[in-house]
Amino acid sequence: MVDRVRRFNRVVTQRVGALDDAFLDRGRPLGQARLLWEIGADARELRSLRSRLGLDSGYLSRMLQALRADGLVTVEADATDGRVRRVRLTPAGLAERAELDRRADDLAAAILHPLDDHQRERLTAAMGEVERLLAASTVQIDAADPRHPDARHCLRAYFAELARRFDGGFDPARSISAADEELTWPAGLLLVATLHAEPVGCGALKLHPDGRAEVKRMWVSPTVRGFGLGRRLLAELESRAVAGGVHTLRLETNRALTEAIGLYRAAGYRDVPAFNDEPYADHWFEKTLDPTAARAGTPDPG
Amino acid sequence: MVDRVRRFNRVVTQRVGALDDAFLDRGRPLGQARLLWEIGADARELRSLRSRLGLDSGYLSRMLQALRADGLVTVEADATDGRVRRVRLTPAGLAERAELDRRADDLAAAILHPLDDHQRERLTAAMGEVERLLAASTVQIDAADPRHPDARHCLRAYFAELARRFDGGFDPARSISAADEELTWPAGLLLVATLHAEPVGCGALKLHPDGRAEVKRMWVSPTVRGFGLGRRLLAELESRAVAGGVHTLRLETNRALTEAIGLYRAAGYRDVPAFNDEPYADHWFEKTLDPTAARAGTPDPG
DNA sequence: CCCGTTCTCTGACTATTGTCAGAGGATGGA
DNA sequence: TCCATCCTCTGACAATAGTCAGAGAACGGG
Repeated sequence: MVDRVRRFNRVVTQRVGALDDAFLDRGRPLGQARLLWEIGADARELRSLRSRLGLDSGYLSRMLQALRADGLVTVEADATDGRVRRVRLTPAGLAERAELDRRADDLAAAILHPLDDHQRERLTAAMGEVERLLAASTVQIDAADPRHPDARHCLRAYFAELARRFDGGFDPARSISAADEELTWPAGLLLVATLHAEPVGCGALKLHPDGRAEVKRMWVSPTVRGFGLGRRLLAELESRAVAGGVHTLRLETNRALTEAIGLYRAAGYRDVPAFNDEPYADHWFEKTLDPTAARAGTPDPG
Repeated sequence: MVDRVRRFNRVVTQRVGALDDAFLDRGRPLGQARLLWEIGADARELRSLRSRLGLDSGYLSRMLQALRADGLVTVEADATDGRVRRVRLTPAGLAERAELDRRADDLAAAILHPLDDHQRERLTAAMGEVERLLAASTVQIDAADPRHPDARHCLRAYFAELARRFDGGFDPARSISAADEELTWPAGLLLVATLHAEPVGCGALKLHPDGRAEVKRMWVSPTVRGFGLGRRLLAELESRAVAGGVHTLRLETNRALTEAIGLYRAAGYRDVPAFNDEPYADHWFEKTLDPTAARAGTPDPG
């Protein structure tokens, strides 16, 4: 399988690398062309460009100077924070970007052209599959402070989804608590999944002194549904629980969350009688953890 | 579909580009690392490296100097042609290459790791499909002089395959001629298909003054079977024939060449009575060309 | 054995890419 | 109001990447 991946890498980089040549044909350094491309139609903060393209701040500054000298961009201070600067394409810059866009289209069309209809369909279908699964494998899971903006975003989205899906809505105040302190080690744990630095899912543990722990706050963004992220989050929670000395995991859930219920059953959780009085719960689950299943975890996918 | 291809390009380059970083971690410029990698286990001619990596001759020379200074390669003159120089990895160079190899493996493994078994299988299958179809779309078809080495290679392979597959072998001298002059414009035409500058297929036309032409020398290398190359070669021959004023194409073939027979039938050729006395032929085909089907051809796939 | 060609190497460049330290304005909280 | 921090820009570099012309050895056909 590794060989398959590596052969794929070789073939694809070669073919896709042609895009660089197409960009270079415009007589501009590749770095500048990519920057122009990345700015896009709307004004963009320099710091976001820097992190996206991984550029040194001095380097970016000078490249923008060059683009500005060519009349392709303007740079002005942000309205609300004078330290932040924003870059925007001029009409000439937009035209240039449209030209780069056209070239990228041409390249894609040239790849499809020699193939017949059936081959084109198979190719684009396979590309979609690769793209999707590569994205799935790029999702990173890390422990996070519940007060971190990414964590906050996930928890807000989680509550919003419950409110939308439960009959009669959802009021966090009526539900059993899982406050910030309860999700902070060693009382508990919050995992946040990110894709390209965007939060796309979370899951939490609330540890009890008797060697039991509760799974809480399991949420997966609709943008990554089908990536198997729920399964990964749960597995990661379990291995971290084992590492923390937990022998039994428990959780409760609402009947509206059908895919979650399926996930828990598939992961070996068994239905048990209600072990708490959570008003929003319809199902209670429990799983005895294998203490030898140490934390194989999710290493940095590179 | 074009959008699909472009989104694929974006996702994949990002993920696969990580290989460069892994290579750079060895403290060597990327160009040198790639060169080291490309040399491989056996001695390699400099000119082949140059064309493969698209390098300037001076640039290559200097990079090899640097690698030689590090004790990773040796360069010596070719035994038979003193102008040609060959580079070979030293034991230290082989070790370094093995390390790069290991890093590439790690990267591939890191891509697979976060996925479950089912996802891994789907990913590698889709990668295989993409790789295969991208290769198919990379095959280039051009008119060639029958005396060109690539053309010679194809014709030799064609005869060898006939000799192998026909009951009782094949002797070109007994067959109806299609000499070099007969396959040179305006008497005729030879198309050669290449993949990464390697000849992988051919097809020819022999024009007759009555507006008829014969299809000859249709051959596709086993390495690219299933790429739809036969179909492409035939279509290209047809459009060039139309451009040359031909209204009817004819061809004869042997019953052993079942896939060719299927190709002709699928392309609209109909069985006709024998129109010549080719001793190796079992089937004779004919197709009336649509004079409005001008040469849409195969543009440079980039 | 001559001569045009092929192949590589060297010298002499230029351009791009990238890094680092520090200046200086703007912000937000103590 | 002060100070640490954030963000960007400038200066000063350094290394990599890439180009071009021409020298010089080796070859191959007439």
